[in-house]
Amino acid sequence: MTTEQQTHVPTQALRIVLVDDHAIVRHGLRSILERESDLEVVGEASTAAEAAAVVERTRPSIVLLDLKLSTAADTEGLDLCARLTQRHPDLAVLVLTTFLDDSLVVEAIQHGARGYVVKDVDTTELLRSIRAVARNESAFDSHAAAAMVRSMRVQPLRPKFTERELNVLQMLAHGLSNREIGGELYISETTVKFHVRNIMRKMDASSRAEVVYEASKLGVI
Amino acid sequence: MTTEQQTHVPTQALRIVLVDDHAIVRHGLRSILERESDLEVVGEASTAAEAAAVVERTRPSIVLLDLKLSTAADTEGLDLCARLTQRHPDLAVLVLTTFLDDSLVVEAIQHGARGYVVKDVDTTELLRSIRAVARNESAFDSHAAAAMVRSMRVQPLRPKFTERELNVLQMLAHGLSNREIGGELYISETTVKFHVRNIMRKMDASSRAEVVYEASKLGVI
DNA sequence: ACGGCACCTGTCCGATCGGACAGGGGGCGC
DNA sequence: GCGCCCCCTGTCCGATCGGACAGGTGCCGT
Repeated sequence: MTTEQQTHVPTQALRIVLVDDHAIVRHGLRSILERESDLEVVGEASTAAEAAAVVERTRPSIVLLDLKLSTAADTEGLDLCARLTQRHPDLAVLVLTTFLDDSLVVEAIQHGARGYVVKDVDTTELLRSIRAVARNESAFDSHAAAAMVRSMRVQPLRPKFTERELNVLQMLAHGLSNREIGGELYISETTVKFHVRNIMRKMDASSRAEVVYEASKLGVI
Repeated sequence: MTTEQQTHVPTQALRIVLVDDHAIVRHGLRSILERESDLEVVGEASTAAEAAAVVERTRPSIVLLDLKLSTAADTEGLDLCARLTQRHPDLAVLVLTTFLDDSLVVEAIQHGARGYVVKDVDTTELLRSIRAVARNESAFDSHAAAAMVRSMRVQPLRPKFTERELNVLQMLAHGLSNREIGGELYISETTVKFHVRNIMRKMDASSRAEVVYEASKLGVI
């Protein structure tokens, strides 16, 4: 909104560290940011460990963080985010990631991120977001904001299953019949039906096929 | 293997067009490529339509293509790939995408791509791949190559469905019953069963739940 | 000791599904 | 025209599923 109010050069350039496992992306970001007189890229990192070290050394005011470090889980990026913001409460972490994942937006915030933008925002929007988080504000692009709203509302997400139900759900999701599941778990077909009915009730589904569909949405498969 | 044999400067710089919906990525690529004396970025595009026009105008020898254009399906990028390679048989399309999707590797090749690398390869590997496809060779990073091997073996991958079967498969995958599907498509329940049986036969599945499972693996959902 | 919970089992029944018949219609290539 | 394929429809039947009964066991916390 008031992006143009700071026409004066700030006391000092904003010191930025880039964390992304893609060298290409780091290059692109650097070339964009270094055109701005009030921004300065003081470090890069491609892994969580490296990032922690670089931040420790360069003491930036902003970290641009891609949560999808390595091919592994998002946990690594989220953990890094939490560690950085705990050790440096003034540090502004702006998550800059490729795809929009509703649950990831929420988790990022819970882990201390101050903003979340996807990489296909245009350049000016990115710069605006950077300056916003530097001012202790928050920054979300429209998609991420929408994801937040979605995540806020609905949630009885993943309605708590018992141990046994999770077993059954797994096999159910793989297309096994009640009889087959019973064979695998050494329980009677009747018992399987008992669990399946409870799963369907909790998922508000009305057929095993729908259960498989919901399971695939929830990433159970 | 023989990457160093062309120490002489080629007759002319390789003309390259970048196609990626992320401005950041285009920037990064451009800054990397323009450091090389034998490479020249002659155009950029962020959409399929734009890409077709830019290629028509600039006549590059290489297109670096991100298949995931927009948030939509991969179809757009694949279609573009097919169109480009059909109209310009000498054009080398190198797919440069973020994530590795086994089936996408195969489809990219079937749609005329000459190489497939994921964005987290290092810079030298990317340059090597670009020069390889320019020489009419192929280029796959190790992950993509592994994906190809995987895809080669087992596969009667995605066994060719008819139009109608794809409709039914969609709804099947969302957990609808035969009756409901019939209602949606304005056909009788019997006909739905006819299609469902054909789908199950083609997928080698023995229940609709298994179909949903397979569909989720194939990314139909 | 008692209630609560997760887990297990059975019977009975109507609805749905999976599969095998046996057809008819339209489009397309040879 | 003829064959081929896709699409549509019906009937009949056994298997499975979805759901409603009515139970029994063992663990845990109060």
